Amino acid sequence: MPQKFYITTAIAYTSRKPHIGNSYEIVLTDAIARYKRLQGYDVFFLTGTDEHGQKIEEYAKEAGVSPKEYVDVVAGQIREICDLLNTTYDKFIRTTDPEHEKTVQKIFKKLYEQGDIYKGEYEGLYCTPCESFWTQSQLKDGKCPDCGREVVPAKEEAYFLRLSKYQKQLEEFIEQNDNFIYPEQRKKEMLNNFIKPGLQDLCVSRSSFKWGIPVSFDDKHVIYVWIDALSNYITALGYDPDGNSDKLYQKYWPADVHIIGKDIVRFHTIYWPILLMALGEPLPKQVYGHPWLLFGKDKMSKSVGNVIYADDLVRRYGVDAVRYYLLSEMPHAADGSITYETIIERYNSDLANTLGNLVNRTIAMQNKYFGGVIQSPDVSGDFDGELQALCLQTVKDVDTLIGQYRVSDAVNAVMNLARRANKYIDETTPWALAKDDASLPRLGTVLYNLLETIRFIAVLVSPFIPDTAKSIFEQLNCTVNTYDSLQAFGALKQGETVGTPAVLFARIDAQKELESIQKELEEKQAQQEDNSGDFVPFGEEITIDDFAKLDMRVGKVLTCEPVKKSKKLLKFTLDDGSGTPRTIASGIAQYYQPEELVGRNVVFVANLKPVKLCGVDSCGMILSAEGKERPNVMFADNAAPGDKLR
RNA sequence: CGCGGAGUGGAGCAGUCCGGUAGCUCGUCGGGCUCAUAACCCGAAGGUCGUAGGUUCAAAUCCUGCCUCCGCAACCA
Repeated sequence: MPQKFYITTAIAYTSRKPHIGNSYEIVLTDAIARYKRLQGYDVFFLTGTDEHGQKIEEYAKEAGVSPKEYVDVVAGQIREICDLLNTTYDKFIRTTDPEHEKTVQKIFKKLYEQGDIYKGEYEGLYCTPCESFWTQSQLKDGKCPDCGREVVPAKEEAYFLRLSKYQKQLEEFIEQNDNFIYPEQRKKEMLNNFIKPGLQDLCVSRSSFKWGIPVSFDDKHVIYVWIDALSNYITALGYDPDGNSDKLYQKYWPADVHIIGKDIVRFHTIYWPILLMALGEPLPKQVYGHPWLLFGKDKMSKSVGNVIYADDLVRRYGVDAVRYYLLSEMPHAADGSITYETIIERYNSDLANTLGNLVNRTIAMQNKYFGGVIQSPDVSGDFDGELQALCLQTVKDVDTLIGQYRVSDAVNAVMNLARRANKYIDETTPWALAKDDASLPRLGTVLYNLLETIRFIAVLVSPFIPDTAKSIFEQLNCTVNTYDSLQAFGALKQGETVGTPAVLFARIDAQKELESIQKELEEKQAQQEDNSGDFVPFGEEITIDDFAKLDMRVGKVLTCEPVKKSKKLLKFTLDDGSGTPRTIASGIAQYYQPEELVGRNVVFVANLKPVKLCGVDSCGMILSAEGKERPNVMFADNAAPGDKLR
């Protein structure tokens, strides 16, 4: 019986078409899944989409379609990208699948009945017209981020999951299972920031929007993202809280690893395990929080215009080149970076020069010197042993590295073998051996060693660049592609005839390519400008009376100092004309030195409700213009402290 | 003093646990070869291993202070 291996990605949120950074996860997971299958594991690989929530409800409204219609489109796009990237998921779950919805309702009900979920009150800031709760940090200028109107403290009935009850149990589990949270760094973050200070019970229902799975016994509420989305890992396998779980569930759960982005480590290592503990189910063995792929040094963002999509890259370079880039360039703990320059560089140096050319020159020589017929490796010589040993060593290294999710290092280990093989050609000089009939047997051996090394490489890269591996096997005219065949050097059959050489990766002219990309970008931008030229909304229209509510005044900065506990805050005392100094905190510490502000006149909002920020009582707000790079404080040095603006 | 990570030739990284005078990929320059996709192979230039001290026969590696960057948390009135 082969050992089972259950691996999952996070389910993708169906709000927008995903960019290449979002696609990294599925490729990484696919590489691991393929590798495990190659080794003979019985793998189940799950991916899918998270389709509920307020955001989607809003996007659908904007687009003038129903939420279901909206998510059908985006889920379709996401699935297309997964397929385009040649990923071999066994199931694609959608949180709108009826089976999933039914099970989630059952889970919720069970937890409610056993007392792990209870009805309580959610306290927050409520915007009545929008029917929405907001947290302090979501507010914009103290008001509803959606409509800009006042929010009021309010209470609402909601369901809560008792995290506190399981805190101790979770802490012990994490400490006893060293590899549960990986890499180590994330484990410390979770333990120190959340678990040890004490867990607050989690609000697991919402009544402020409708697009979600209804609570079966209380239809005012929908189940909030945590229980809905996280449960996908078990509902996909046919889990049933009443004890009639599907065979699939019994076979594959618990997951061997959840591959997720570092931003959602908290949900997967705190909420999810507790949910499972409450259900009495085993916990996943490992959660790997992978880093992000950045564009150069910046986060990819549509508004900045630096978004790269998988389909554009695949169109230009092919699936395997894109997969190769993602897998080889991403470090296992720190964020990775993508630029067109580095893609082209990697493509040319690794795929075209090192790997492609090695295969090409070897197959060409086999054809040229022996009519393609593979000779028997009878005449060993210098350098053979070293090459063969490296083949076997690389198999071991790759296994160790994949086990630690150091996929880029694993990819590089294989590439190293290709480099060694290229060197072997120069060391053995086949073209010189070909000149003398007496050395033909040696030549046959040299080429055999090369072909066999290439076979090793093809098997080892097959999880990463499967189409390329296939193409290499075709050129070798060889079908021995099992992991077992890498136990010893020499599985390649002699007497068979290799195929004709074909170029695996054509070299890219970097300069021309970059010019072409630049041109395409400019065309796209021009198009966008055409489309967006009509009307830019500047926010809600207000009356003069609304404006009069704002009391904006000039204040002279008396003192200014950084707030110790904060990176962003500066604490000001202002002469506001009243005779009593006023304290205001402002989040501009990264952009201004206190010295350059003292003595200057600034503009501030004088009638804003005071609030405590990192221990500072802040009475007002200093105005700045929100520039692209940094905020610019509005100075008013020609006015006097206390002057009112209008 | 919130928790944690990192600073190594032009770029990206390894080496740090278990001290012994730096290694890989890319780039630059020179050479070699001709089987091959102007590719491949060899060689060279280029680093006071963030900084200041300390321990030691010996420190990138151990200890202490400081500086800078990053992640998480908090927070941007």
